Amino acid sequence: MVEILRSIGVIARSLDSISNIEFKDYDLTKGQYLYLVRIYENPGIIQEKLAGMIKVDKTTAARAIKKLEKNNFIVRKQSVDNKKEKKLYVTDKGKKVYPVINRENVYSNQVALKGLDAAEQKQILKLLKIVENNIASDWEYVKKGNKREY
Amino acid sequence: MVEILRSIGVIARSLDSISNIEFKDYDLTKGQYLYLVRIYENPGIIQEKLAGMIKVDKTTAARAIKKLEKNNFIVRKQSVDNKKEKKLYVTDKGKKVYPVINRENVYSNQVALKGLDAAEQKQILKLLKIVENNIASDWEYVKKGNKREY
DNA sequence: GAATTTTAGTTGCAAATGCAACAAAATGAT
DNA sequence: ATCATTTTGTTGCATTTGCAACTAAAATTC
Repeated sequence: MVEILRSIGVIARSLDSISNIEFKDYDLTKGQYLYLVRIYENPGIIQEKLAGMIKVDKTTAARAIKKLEKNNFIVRKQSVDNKKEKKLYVTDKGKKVYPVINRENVYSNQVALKGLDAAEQKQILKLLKIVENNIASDWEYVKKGNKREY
Repeated sequence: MVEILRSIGVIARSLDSISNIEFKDYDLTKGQYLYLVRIYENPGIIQEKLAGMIKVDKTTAARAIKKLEKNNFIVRKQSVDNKKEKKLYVTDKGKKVYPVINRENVYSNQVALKGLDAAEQKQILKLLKIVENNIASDWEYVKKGNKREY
C-alpha cells in the first residue's frame, strides 16, 4: 500500500515538468512560478516562511528568490521592525505574469480532475489536505536533523 | 480550486526530501531510490520506459542509472533481440537495500494516511490513480514538444 | 542584563536536473 | 528494398538544488 506516495510523486513531477516548459515563454525558469504565486498571494512574506510553505530547502528558496528579484518579478524590502527580515512583494511585472501562471494551473487542475464528479473532487481535496498536514510535521522534524524511528 | 495541484506538490516535495535525507546512510544519493525500487520490481526494464514510468527526463534517468551502476546497485545488460536496448537488473547489493527503501516508504505512507479510515484510504488511492492517468497524457504531449491549448 | 538558543539569511561547494543536439538501431510507409 | 520516422541512448552545457558552515539579529532563559 505504498501506492499513494508513488502516485503523488508521479503526478507532482508531471505537473511541475509541464509548468516549467509552459512558463519558459514568460522568462520564468525552473521552479520560479512556485515562489512567485505565493508571494503574490502573501505580500510581505519572508523567505524562511515561504520555504516552509512550499517545503523546499531555505537555501534553494533564497536563490530562486534572488533570481526573481534580479529579473524584476519581485522586490525585497527591509522590514522596519526587524532587521533580519526581508519582506517580499511582487512588482508590476510580476503582477502581469501572475494571471498566466494561474490560468495554466487552473487548466492543469481541470485536466487532473477529469472524470471525477463534484463530490469526488471535494473529497480528494479534503483528503490531500489531511495528508499534507500529516507529512508536514515529519518534514520539519527530519529537516531539523532529527531521526524518525520506525 | 487550484488547491489539489499545490497540495500534491507540497506533499511530494516533503516526502522526497525526507527520503533523500534518510537514504543517505545507505549510499543512495538524491533521487536514486526512485529508480532502484522500480528496477527491482520490473527486472529487465529499459531506461526509456523507466523514465516514462516515473515521469522524469530521459537524460536525468540516464545519469541516475549510470550512477546506480557505478555504485554496483544495478547492472545493465545488452538485450539480445535489440541492439539499442540495455536491460536493467538489480544486483545483490541492490537487493539488500530494497527492503530499507520499502520499509521507509511503508512508514511514510502510514504517516501520510494517519487519521483516514479504511474507506478513505481506499478512496484517495483510487482518485489519485485517476488523476495520475489524466495528467500522464499531458506530460507526454508537452514533453514531446507539443503545445497545450487553453 | 548576560548568556544561550532560535530565527533569518548568506556563501561555498558538489551534485542533480533537463534542454539541445546528436548517433544509431528499429520500425513503418510507399 | 528504400526512405522517413520513431525509439533508445548519449554527451555538452547551463541551471537548480541542497547540505555544511557561517554571520547577525531576535527571542528566550537564567
